[in-house]
Amino acid sequence: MPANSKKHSVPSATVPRLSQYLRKLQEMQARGTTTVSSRQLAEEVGTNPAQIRKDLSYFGEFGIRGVGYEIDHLIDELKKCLGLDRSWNAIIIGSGKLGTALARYRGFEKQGFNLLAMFDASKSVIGKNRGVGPVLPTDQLEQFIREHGIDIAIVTTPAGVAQNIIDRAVAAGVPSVLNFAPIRAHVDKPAILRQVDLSTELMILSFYLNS
Amino acid sequence: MPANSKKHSVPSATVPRLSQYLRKLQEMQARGTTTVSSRQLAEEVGTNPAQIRKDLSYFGEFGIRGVGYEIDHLIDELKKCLGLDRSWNAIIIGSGKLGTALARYRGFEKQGFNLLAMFDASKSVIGKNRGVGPVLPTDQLEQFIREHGIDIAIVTTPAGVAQNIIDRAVAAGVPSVLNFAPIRAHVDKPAILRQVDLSTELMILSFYLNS
DNA sequence: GTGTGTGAAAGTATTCACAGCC
DNA sequence: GGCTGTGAATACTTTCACACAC
Repeated sequence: MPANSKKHSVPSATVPRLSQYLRKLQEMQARGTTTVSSRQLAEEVGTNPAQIRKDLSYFGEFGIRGVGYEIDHLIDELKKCLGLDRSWNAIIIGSGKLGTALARYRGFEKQGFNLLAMFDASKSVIGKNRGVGPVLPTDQLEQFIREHGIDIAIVTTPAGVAQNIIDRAVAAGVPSVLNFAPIRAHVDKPAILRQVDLSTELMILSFYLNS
Repeated sequence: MPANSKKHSVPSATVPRLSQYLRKLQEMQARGTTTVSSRQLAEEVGTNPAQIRKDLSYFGEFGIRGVGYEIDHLIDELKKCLGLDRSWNAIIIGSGKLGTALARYRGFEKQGFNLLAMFDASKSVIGKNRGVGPVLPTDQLEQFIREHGIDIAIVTTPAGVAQNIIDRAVAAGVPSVLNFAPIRAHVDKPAILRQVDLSTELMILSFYLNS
């Protein structure tokens, strides 16, 4: 069976785990390890060996019975599973503290994410270097998206303008949005949205602290 | 049956949804709405009415049959469910761009989270105002935690020192950690850990973009 | 009539346990 | 012997559908 052939039925809970496996494997690779068993990897990431084998089984057979997984090979396969065997074009909209902090994160390029530009509405930061070439004015958002084929818009604007900016980005053809602004945003159907939300995270901690 | 009495068996998937319900209800309250049905709320947050009723049923009976929910009352009950009927003491460790961005977020206090201090290892920022009173040196971390009864440590340090800082905070008695540093951290058993991870979020988007 | 609260059913996800291969 | 890959079993979550209260 060809690897990567069953993507239609991958449980959504599997996807974030794959990224953890990948990260841990890259760490092990950097330490010079060449082989790993599902048991060892499970211990490292804090899960059950069967979980790892099941997760991988949705994509193919990557191990050797009686031996385990060859790390270099498994990393390659996981990258294919996650769509990291190609590169993706991203922009950050909102060049405040948060946007700048994200732009400075070294690890974008390492996994094949090209941060092409930052956008900001405030005249005073236009043209300034915030870690990824000059900051562009928001008026140029649609044109830039269309000209560069942007895959991911990372939104770090103030709450008040976030939904409007997201609508504009999606209308201009951006197929996925990662929203850090403190609102519950929504996008129309074919687009993909993920939210990172400090307030929700704090409330979850509060719940479990209170139990 | 007393509200809030069944917390032992609340599905973990329910907890983040409660925080969304609460946010949406607060929005509606601000708009002057006084009553809402599970159907209306479900439409607003993009879920199923039965889901909302089931989620609430883990905590008690908050609605009126044939009518719906009285918004003021439901907000109060949800706050109790989430442990937001009291206040929590938080600190931010790491006063870089990200830490400062989080500190400036107005919405901490609004939900009962008191941000008591920021910590940083770098001498150059000690004492500077980053939005929450002066930044303190990391040497004072343990003493401050013990003296002020810190409930939540928000970690925005560089990757290299994050695990060590988390270990120190937990050892000093912090029962919960929200980690923004780009590593997969771990904490010893009774402590609670949540991770916010740009790299994982990007990989999840990559996976679905690729499908 | 309307809409909640909740058992029961359907749908997902995780874990077990073992056949099969190294 | 050791470890993978996977059907079967278990556990968990969501959705349905209806008795009951307003």
